[in-house]
Amino acid sequence: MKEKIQNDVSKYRTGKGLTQEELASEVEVSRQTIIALEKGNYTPSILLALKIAGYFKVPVEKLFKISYE
Amino acid sequence: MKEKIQNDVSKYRTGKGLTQEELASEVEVSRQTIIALEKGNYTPSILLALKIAGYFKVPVEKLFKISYE
DNA sequence: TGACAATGTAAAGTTGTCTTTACTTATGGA
DNA sequence: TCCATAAGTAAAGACAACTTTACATTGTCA
Repeated sequence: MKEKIQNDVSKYRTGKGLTQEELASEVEVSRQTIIALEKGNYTPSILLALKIAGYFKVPVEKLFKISYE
Repeated sequence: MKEKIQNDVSKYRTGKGLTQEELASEVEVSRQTIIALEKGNYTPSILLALKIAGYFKVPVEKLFKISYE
């Protein structure tokens, strides 16, 4: 019953042919943040989530999901 | 060009006739978190945003918006 | 082979999310 | 008037988001 956030950022990023560094600079965070994010190592802020979803033009809910494990 | 998060949680909460405490317990955070959130004092995590949006059955984008100021 | 681009790992530091506790204030009903 | 409920303020602390720097790994191409 511990919730975590699962995301498909990596899928959308590679689908657009972007590097992690390019995406990082597009949404104004460090490359480390993108790496850790794609690895599912942490729960981003809604600000970052909205920026990334906005960049890929998909609803936040499509990129980020609550996973119960 | 500094981004902040603006939200309509208070509007949706009162629209449903809920108290801050009830909403807090629904989404499993403290009452303080709801108070601070409604006052726009901070940027919540995507986990909390998804929980609140899910509870009100609205898209995250409708509840939380990036505001430039 | 050597160099470069992309990704990953590690670690330490800063900031800020969220908690807990406790006190204050306003409103309304018995 | 008194009590209960709802909302607000304050402050200290835990821990997690995000930064910066630096080095390692892999694949590709001249």
